[in-house]
Amino acid sequence: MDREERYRLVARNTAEVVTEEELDSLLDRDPTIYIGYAPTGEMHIGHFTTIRKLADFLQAGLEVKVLIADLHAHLDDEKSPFDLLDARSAYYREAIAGMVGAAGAEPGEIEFIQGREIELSAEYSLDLLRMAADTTIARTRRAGSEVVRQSENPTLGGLLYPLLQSLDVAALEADIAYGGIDQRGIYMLSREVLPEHGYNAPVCLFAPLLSGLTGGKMSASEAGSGIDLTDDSEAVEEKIAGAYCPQGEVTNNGVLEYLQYLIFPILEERGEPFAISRPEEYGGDVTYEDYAALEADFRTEELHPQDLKAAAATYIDEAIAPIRNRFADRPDLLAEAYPEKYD
RNA sequence: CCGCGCUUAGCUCAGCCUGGCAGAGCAGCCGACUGUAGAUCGGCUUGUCCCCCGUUCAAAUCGGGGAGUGCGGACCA
Repeated sequence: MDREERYRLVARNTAEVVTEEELDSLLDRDPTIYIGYAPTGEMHIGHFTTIRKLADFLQAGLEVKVLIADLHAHLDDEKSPFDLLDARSAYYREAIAGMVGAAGAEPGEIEFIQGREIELSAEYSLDLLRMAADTTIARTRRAGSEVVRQSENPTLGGLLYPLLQSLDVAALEADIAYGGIDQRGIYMLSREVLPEHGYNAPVCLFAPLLSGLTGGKMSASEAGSGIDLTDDSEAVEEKIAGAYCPQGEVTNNGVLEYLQYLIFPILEERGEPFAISRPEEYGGDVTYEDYAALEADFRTEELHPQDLKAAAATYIDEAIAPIRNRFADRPDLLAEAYPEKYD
C-alpha cells in the first residue's frame, strides 16, 4: 500500500488531525496509535464509529493499542464504583473486540492494556506528581472540561484525570493519540506538557462526535438519543423512526452520520452497496455505491427521510447484531458490570 | 471537634416562617398536522417530600433523634 493511501485511510472520516504534517512524517515507519476508553456506562453506536476506524489503522499498517482506562472511570466523579471496575473492564474488552470484528478487522491484532498495568509504576507516579506541581488548576480544568463531569465542587480526581491521560500516551509509547473530538482539550494539554517532562508530544487524531437522534448532541443519559449495542431490532427501528431528520438537511442529522461514519465504511470493506427499497410512487428502489452519492440525493430531496430511515434501520441493526449476539452468549458480562440494571 | 446550609417529579427548583387535597418550568408520553422526525397546536403522566420517633383532628411544613452532602471555624504536634 502506498503512503498516500495509508494517509488517506488513517485520516479519513476524522474531525481533525493535529498536525497533518506530523502525521505524514510518522508514516515513514509504522507508528503506534492508541485510544483509551474509561469503562463507565454501556457502550453505544457512538463508540462503534470511533472503533470502526481501528480497522482503517490496522489496514494502514499501524500498531493499535486500546487502553481500558479503569482508574479514569473511577477518578471521574466515581462514574464507576471502584468494585465494578474489573467487571466493566471485561465488558468493554468484549464489546470492543466485537466491534472491531464487526468492522471486518481481526480483534487479535489489537493490543489491550489495562490502565492499572501502567499507571501505578513508581516512574509514572513520580511523573504525575511532578506534572501536578507545574500545572495550574485552571489549566487542567480547561483541558478536561469536555470530558470530565463538571460539578460545583469538583474532586481532585477529575483534576488529575487529564494529567494521567497525558502520561498514558508516554507510558504506552504511542505516537498518535486517537479519540473523539471531545478529547481535544486533554491532548492539547498533553502536547504542551509532555515535552516539558522529557516525552514526545503526540500527534492527535480526532473522530467527530455524532449528532443525537433526537437533535443536538448525542447524550448517553438520554434514552433514544443514540442506539445501544444491546438494542434489539425493534428498538433500532423505533429509534431510527423517531429520529430528527429534516428533509434535505444534512447537518445535525444523526441518521446520515451513522451511515457516513459506520455503515458505508463497513459496506465498502465488504464491497457491497447501500440498497433502499422504495415504493414506485416515490421513485422505486435505489442503491448507492458511496455515501457522497446518497447525501447528494438527500440534499436535493430526491431521497425522502422516511425511505432513508427504513433502510438505515435495517443496515444499522445488521451492523450491531454481531455484538448483540456476543452478549446474548455471555449475559454474565453485562450482569456483573451493571448489576443494578440487569438484576 | 464545633457551627451553619442543603436534601421535594427524570432535571432545576418553589412550597416550610403562619400545619389543611404536593406544585411550577423543563424533560417525557399520547394525539392532530406533515409521506419521517422536528417545529407548532391539543391533551396526559410522573413522587419513599432523605429516614425514624413524637405533637396534632390533620405534618413536606412544628419538636426530637439520625443519615447523606456541602461550606465555614477551630486544631495544626
